[in-house]
Amino acid sequence: MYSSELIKGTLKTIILKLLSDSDKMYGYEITQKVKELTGGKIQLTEGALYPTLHAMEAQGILTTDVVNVGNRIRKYYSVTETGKKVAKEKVNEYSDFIDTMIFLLDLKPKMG
Amino acid sequence: MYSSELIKGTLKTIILKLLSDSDKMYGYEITQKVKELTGGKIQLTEGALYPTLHAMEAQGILTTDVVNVGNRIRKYYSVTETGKKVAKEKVNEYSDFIDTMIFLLDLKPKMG
DNA sequence: TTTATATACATAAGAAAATTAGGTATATAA
DNA sequence: TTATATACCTAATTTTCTTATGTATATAAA
Repeated sequence: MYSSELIKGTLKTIILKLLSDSDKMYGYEITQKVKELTGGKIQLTEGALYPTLHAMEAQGILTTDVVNVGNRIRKYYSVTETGKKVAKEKVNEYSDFIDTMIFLLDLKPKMG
Repeated sequence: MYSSELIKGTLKTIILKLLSDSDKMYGYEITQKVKELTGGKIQLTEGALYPTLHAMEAQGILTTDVVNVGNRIRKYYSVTETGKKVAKEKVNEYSDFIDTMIFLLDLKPKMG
């Protein structure tokens, strides 16, 4: 787990990246996917995630599709056409930002 | 200039890296150095910088040396022994975090 | 069987960290 | 003399997050 301040400002970008790569995902699924992909190093909190998803829906970046699974609700989110542009912009901007930080902090990123 | 949310949480790490590499720097000098090194892409605001420097001094991470330059004050900051450890930890943690984000967002960092 | 854990949503109070705006003051270039 | 640069600072507000709490079902363990 990283100190909480590091993760600040990355939530929207992470959401948009995951939702851009999959057709649709629901909130809880996003938290589990991020936890899995990062080996538990990034764990999104629901208190941050849900309000952000609601805000992004209100902004027209995401749309929702509520489904009943047994007796429980599941709220699927997917990226709108507008959202796809925003997603590309956000990821590109973050990529550029990382390059800048690598240079500024003189880091050696390991290649995949 | 990056959208303001991206820079959140990186301020202390940037300060500690710059001060670790130079003997001492004053606040305004830090803002100019970051601006120069990032081609204007990151511009620290004084409202964020000065309170952070004060807090880091109060925590024993930094020490100050006030100097008169003409009729103006200049407050030099330098990293304490404790601060050097914190600096290494912060930079290493951020480096690890960047690797995680590169994987999560499937980015291709350009090598220097 | 009842208790803990996982799934799945949500909001609200408070803290943390920044922005924006304002203040003081000197030096210098237009 | 006016704008810009240097150089410090704080305060109000905003943004973004954490922590806590709430509702409710499903399932595995004790």
